[in-house]
Amino acid sequence: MDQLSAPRFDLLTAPGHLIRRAQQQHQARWIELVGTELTSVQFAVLAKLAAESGSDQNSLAGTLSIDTSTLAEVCVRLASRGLIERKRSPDDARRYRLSLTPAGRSAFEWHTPAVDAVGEALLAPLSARERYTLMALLRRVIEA
Amino acid sequence: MDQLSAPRFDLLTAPGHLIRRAQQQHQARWIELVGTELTSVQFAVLAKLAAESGSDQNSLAGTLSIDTSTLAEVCVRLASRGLIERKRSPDDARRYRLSLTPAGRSAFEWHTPAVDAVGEALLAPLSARERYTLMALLRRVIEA
DNA sequence: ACGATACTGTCCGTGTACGGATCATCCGTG
DNA sequence: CACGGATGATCCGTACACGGACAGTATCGT
Repeated sequence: MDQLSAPRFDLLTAPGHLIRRAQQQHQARWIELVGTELTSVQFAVLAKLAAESGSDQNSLAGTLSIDTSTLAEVCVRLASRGLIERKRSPDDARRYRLSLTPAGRSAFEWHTPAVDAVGEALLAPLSARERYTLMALLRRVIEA
Repeated sequence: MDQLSAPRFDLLTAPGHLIRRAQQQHQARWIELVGTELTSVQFAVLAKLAAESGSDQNSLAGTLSIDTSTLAEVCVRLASRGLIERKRSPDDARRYRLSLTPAGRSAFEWHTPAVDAVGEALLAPLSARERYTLMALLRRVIEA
């Protein structure tokens, strides 16, 4: 008889678990430094529209890697709070042209320093070199 | 005039975004290799109960780093599918004692190889040394 | 001009995630 | 014993996440 029959599973070696935990850390820092007025996903939408106005939901979902269903909900919430505007494109009646309202732009600009601070705080335990390494490794995992 | 007035935000340097993307990758691999019968969170619960039967929801939530509200829902689903059993503890009528049913144990054992394969697939772009580095860095970020 | 095809956004169902309020139960102290 | 505080679990509201089905619109080939 041996004891190999019962599979074991160690969470500390499971990449999925570590990634989930890291996201929890990130969210905790976000709440602490940015607050609950904007979520990180909502901020990402505002940031993208600040850089490039007039995208439609599909291409925005693509560049932000957010599911189109999910992005639709996010956009509805942002629009209902007056942070973005959704107008049907004159060229293509299926598309929405998304743009920041002035309130949306100022929300984006106002929160940007705190968002940068979230990244700082999250990576605070690491040296500059280690931070770079972590980001580079994550990027390689993602692009597979 | 200068152009510093408009804040920019680069998603590729935002840790939160990279972590979110990594989790998406993980989930995609999970669906591909494990399927939709069990989610990664559900598997984690089964794995923990396989190693240590009789925990209550609170301590389980602690060791798995899952919110107690969330874990309650997960446990209800697992129980309704007959994979775990929830009995009130005789010592303390507030507690549930959680344990695997035979179906739960075999589900755990059956899926374990695929779950290992998910970790493999996710880290496939990295060398063994890089994998170790990534996990170690993530662990340090989490434990802060 | 018209039909097959592709595309945009919505809706539905399920699951994870978390804070806050609530209820029942337990426990330590007076 | 009684009471106040701690604890286990639930419930509610909100938000992200994703697949599949759907309706409306555009486009391309014939």
